[in-house]
Amino acid sequence: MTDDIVASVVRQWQAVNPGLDTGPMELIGRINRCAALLQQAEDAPLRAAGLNRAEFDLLGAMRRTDRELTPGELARETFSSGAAVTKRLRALQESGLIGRRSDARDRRVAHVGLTEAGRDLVDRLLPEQLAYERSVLSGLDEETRSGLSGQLGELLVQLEGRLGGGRR
Amino acid sequence: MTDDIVASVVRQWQAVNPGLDTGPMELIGRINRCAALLQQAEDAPLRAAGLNRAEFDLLGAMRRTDRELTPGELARETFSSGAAVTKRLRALQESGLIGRRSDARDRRVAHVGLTEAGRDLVDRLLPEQLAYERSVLSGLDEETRSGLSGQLGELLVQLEGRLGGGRR
DNA sequence: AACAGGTGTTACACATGTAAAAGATTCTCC
DNA sequence: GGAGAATCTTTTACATGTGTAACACCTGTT
Repeated sequence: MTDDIVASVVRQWQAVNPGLDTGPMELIGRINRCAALLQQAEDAPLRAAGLNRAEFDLLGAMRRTDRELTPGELARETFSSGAAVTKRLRALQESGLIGRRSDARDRRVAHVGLTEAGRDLVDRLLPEQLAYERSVLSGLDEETRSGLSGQLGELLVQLEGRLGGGRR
Repeated sequence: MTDDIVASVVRQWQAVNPGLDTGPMELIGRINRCAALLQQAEDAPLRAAGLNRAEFDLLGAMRRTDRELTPGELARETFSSGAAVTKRLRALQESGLIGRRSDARDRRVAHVGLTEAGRDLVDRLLPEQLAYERSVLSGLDEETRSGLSGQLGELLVQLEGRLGGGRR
């Protein structure tokens, strides 16, 4: 059984500062490091389609809600700033993946929706992406995977409550 | 028991695309979302000291290895690019937290080390930071925390092997 | 009619990574 | 032994993506 990076960092701290309670570091450090490694790896099929993860998240939000969304809703849905959404929407529109329509009643708001090409792209890409992710996670047995999912869900509920990551 | 965000996203996908195997999404999505929420929150004590997480990681690497490091070693240690390290080192040097010394034998390399002020800052900040992180995680019972740490360690070993996150 | 508030976009600052550059060392082959 | 090539370490230049804050525009209210 070999050590992971966080374990060896923790050992270094213990050597230099014995008695330090490194518990939080072991959990948070591992979450951050896993996220960094996954993000570096997981975008391979997306990149092949000329998208990055943030753009795909936008397309995915439109596909899974199955209706037109406003830029503001998309920002909340993807946890990013309005400005970032504006910029990404422009790129996606230039690629012909989304279209926009302005609201008849309230001319401040815009409604953004997938074009047929955008919808087809998501439907083609998502299974590829999931298959790729499955292969990245294949080193873990099913029990560990579902255990992790469940416990991370628990943590996520706590964090959402505590840190106001609220939705809507 | 309430749902987390990922669970509700998965439910949306299932409604629109029944039979999709969303397993990888449930795990990776939660890891990413936890990391995002934690990073947003976890830097509070650091910010009070005028540092960001990346700069603190640099200082921490020097403190825990307890010796002078070269910029290249620091880049590998903190998993960031050499250019980013150069820029951060300049800022930290201007703050008087680190000092540099050029190698006697090989004039290409520089040796960077903590000043007394830098060392004191880390020793003061790290316990604060860990206490803060402990409070952020306090919603989880000890069993869940250690379970998560262990399983994430397992995942991390897999990812490091698979994705070449090798060290040294 | 003025105003308070909401929505989307633009301007700017900032952090990061990739790639090129600059400086220094080591190797190779004559 | 030495000149040039290859390599290594760090820094600089540039492109990119993001968030904050200011802005323009619109609505509904008083």
